[in-house]
Parts: sequence; C-alpha cells; structure tokens
Amino acid sequence: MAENTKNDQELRRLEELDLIEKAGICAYPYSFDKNISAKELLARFTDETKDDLADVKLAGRIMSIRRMGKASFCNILDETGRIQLYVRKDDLPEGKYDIFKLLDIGDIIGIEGYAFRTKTGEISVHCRDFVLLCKSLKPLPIAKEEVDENGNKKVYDAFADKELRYRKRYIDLIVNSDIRDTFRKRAEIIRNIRNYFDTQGWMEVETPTLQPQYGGASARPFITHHNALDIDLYMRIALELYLKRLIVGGFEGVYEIGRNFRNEGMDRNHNPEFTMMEIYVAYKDYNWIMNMIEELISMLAMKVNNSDKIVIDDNTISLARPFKREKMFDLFKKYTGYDMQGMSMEEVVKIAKELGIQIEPGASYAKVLDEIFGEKVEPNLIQPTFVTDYPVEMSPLAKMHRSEKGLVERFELFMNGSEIANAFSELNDPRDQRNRLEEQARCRANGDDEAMGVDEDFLNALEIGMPPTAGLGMGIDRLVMMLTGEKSIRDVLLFPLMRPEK
RNA sequence: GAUUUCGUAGCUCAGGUGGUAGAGCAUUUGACUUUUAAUCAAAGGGUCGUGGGUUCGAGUCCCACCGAAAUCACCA
Repeated sequence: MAENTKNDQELRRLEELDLIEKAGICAYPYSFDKNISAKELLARFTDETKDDLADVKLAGRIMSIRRMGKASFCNILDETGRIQLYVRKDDLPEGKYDIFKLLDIGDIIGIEGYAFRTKTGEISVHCRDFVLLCKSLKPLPIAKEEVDENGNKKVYDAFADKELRYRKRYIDLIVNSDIRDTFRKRAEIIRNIRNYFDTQGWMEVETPTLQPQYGGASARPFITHHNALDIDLYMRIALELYLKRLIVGGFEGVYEIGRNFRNEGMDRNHNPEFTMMEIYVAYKDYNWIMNMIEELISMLAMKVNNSDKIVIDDNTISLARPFKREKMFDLFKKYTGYDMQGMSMEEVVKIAKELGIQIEPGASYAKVLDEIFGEKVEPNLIQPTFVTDYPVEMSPLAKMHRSEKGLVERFELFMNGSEIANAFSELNDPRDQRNRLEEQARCRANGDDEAMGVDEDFLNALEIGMPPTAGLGMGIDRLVMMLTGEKSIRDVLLFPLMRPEK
C-alpha cells in the first residue's frame, strides 16, 4: 500500500514509534525470557500461594488499556489467554511510565512483576518493569468483552465480518477467542487420530500430491505442468491408489492425513483443497473397519469435548457406541417405499421421476441411485449411521459382496445428514478391478468427466498381489465441523480459499 | 454457474418518500495512582466497493463490474 493511504491512526503510531526510537529504545528486539503463561498464572494463584508468584515474567499483546493518570490497567493476551496488568508510575524505573504512555493496543510487550488480587478481585500482575517487544503499526478491531456475575461473556463490537475474518485470519485469531479454540480442537483431533493409529502399529506415510494419473475418487482434478519433464501433472483427488500400492509392498497398516484437491464448486461443505485421512489395514474387512472407526470417533468426542453428545442445530447427536447399521436398500425401502434392489436402469429412472427427482440425460445407473439416496435418504440420517452394501456400479474400487449379488462390501458413515467416512473391503482381484476401471473409462468416453481413468501401474500392483485389505477414507474438515459445531468448512480451515480482491 | 441479500469512519452499525453523512467503541488533547464496555470534558477522522446513467441535485433510483454471505446447481 502506498504511503498516502495511511489513516490518522497509522500515522500516529509511526510518530510514536519515532519517539520511542529517539528515546534509545529498540522497538523490535530479539527475544524475551518469559517464565509463566497467563493461564498458568491464573490457575496457580491463590491468596495463600501468591508469594510463589512474586517474580513472574509474561509476554503478550496489549488488548486494552485503561489509563488513569499516573497509573494504568491493561490487558495482555498470550497464547493461553488474557491477563490484567497494573502499571503504576512510582513502581516503574525512572522515566519508564512516559514510554508506557506511547504504547498502543496491539503492541507486544514483555513484563515482570508480581501477582496480586485487585480490590475488585481480579487476579492481575503488578508491573515492576516492561519491555516493548513489537510495535504495532495498524489499529486492531477491538471487541470489548463484559463478563457478568454468572460468567457469561458478552462481546461488544465484535470483529464479525466473515470476509475480513477469512482474509485476515491473523486478526481473527487475535480478536476472537472462540476461533482459536476451534483450531486447537482441530489440532487435537488430528493428534488423537495419529496417536490411535500409531498405537496400533500402523505407519504414517506420505504419497505424491503431484500425479501423472489421478484416481481413487470421482472428481475433476487441478492440472499443472512440470517444466523440466515438460509434462502435465494432476493434483491428487484421493490418497487411495498409492496407499494400496504400499499394502502390496508388504506394509500391513498404512495411513495418510493429507490434502486432496478437487476442481469443483465451493460452498459451506466444500473447499477446493481439503484434508483427507485414509487408512488401509491388511487381512481385515469392512466389518472390522466399521468397529474401528466407531471406536475412534467415539474416543475423539470424549477427548475433545469430554462428552459423547454433540448438539448441531436442534439435533442432539450421540456418538456413543454402537452406531446404527443399515443396508442401503433397506433405507431406500424405508424412505421411498420402493424395494429397488436388483432393479434395472429403466425401473430406477421411473421411480426417480415418480419421486420428483430430476435426472440429467445421460446419467449413469450409479448416478440415478445416488440422486435418489441424496434426496430422500441422506437428510434423515441424523444420528451416526453406517449405510452398508452399495450396488457395484457406485463403487469401482470395492470388493464384491460375499453373499449379496450385485452389491459390494462398502459402507459410508453419515451424521447430521452428511457423509463423514467411506470404506470398503478393498477389491484385490486384478481381473475384476481391470474390468471395472475399463467400464469407468467407457463412462468417461461417453461424457462422464468425473469417471476414473485406468491406472495401469495400479493394476500392475494388484497383479503382483494385494492381501485382503480393509480401507477407509474420512474427511477431516467435516469431522472437525461436527466436533466443534462449526457450520461452514471455512470456519475450520485457517486459510480458506478466497477470490483475490480486485 | 443461478437467485437473493449485503458492501457507509480502524471496528460494529444507523442513515422514511433523492437535498454531498451520524452514533458507540477506537484515536487525539485535558483531568484522574486498584480500573475493568473505567469515568468526565473537548477534538479530529469518511471522494458512502468501483465505473457509468437518470436528475438542478444520489449513500439513497437505474445499469454494469468487483467482492462477500445464504440458498440452489455441481462435488458418488
């Protein structure tokens, strides 16, 4: 930004910075030794133990200042929370209070002093000295908070504009404490997933995000170009096919938590890049993995929320085991009245029409079923529900059902009407897999640009031989949304994609 | 991509039927050595998203564009 765009407050801060530096003070020093956090101090303080806190050093950003002549109160914020400081002219080194007068909301300071309780009862730090650690040159949106007797927080003038919060997340994180908690929970969820898997002995791996052939899901990819090889590459849309190669390679449990990229629309459930967790375990099937993911999700809820209940909108969702298990065609029957198992294309299209569901010309069998399911069944799946046994046409990478003709051993986990996880007994018969991928390729040739291509190297791996394997994919962002109660994927992504300004 | 709504001071917002802008917080100056949305007194700060048009005159009406949100479409 050009110099002449600075507003009065920014110009004033520059003048203050000048005064500070003319007083021989470095406005951007190199380090500060703190010995306690705001949260720890508040937790440790009692009127009996306050002598233990007679020499504390804290650092943080000034969030409010109340000046009263020769003494002031201010609040600083560190990573753990806010704490009040009491700054009195007589108790600072000679001349230091004049420097304090040059500080602003947003400046970062280090302080030393002793903990005490004010007349009104608030645990605070009485400053003996302070040091400026960073001068802030732009005004911060200041939300004022009032806490009533019941501990309820009331926020005035909140920094609430969604666009600004997403674009300037660093400001959002400073000003809005709730969003900091959301991202802490996100980290905690991912950490606990890793812990759980690692404890079982499964190995975390990293597979390519840049791929010559994309696959493992139905979605349009991002295309990029590698200059040295002069070839186009695709950003991965799924982790699946590389992780299965590793099972072929002899690892018996592998998982990856990483970014997928899909060149599709954006809404409150979709961001072009999103975080997927996929896990593959040899010698297991989809029944086993259903129990595993149920245990994992139930455990995550307890770890993160200390409860197996979550409230979303008006629904209370119980994450206590066991989750409901329903066969897909039983759900069709329940919510449409039609027994559709084994029906032909003509029959399901007819039913879709009777149900008032629009079917695009050229839609595949799988597509029609999926439309009906999405329209009539999904909205009813509020409590966690494993939907099992999908028709083979919808699942080109899943193994045929051991007893149901035309179905595969697959489940999807739904909660609050949306899909959370997807898993199969993995298809490991290379002949069947080739047929299914070639069928996909035909769909693609007929204009379905989301159908998969044939990945010859993946088929080669299956021909070398993959043991019976269970696999699962789970969208981490949606899981975090569920467990934090956020309604938009953008509220669980630190930096959601935004159209550039101008 | 479609529809609807929105875009006014650093932040949150108000601006019937068109007459070039207001409030609170923030900022500045003064008072105040235990305040907490600190208080009291005074002051400064906006080419009203951008560009056109209608009009004597537009933040206000019309059109286009830019950006956002919600809903829908797309995304098994």
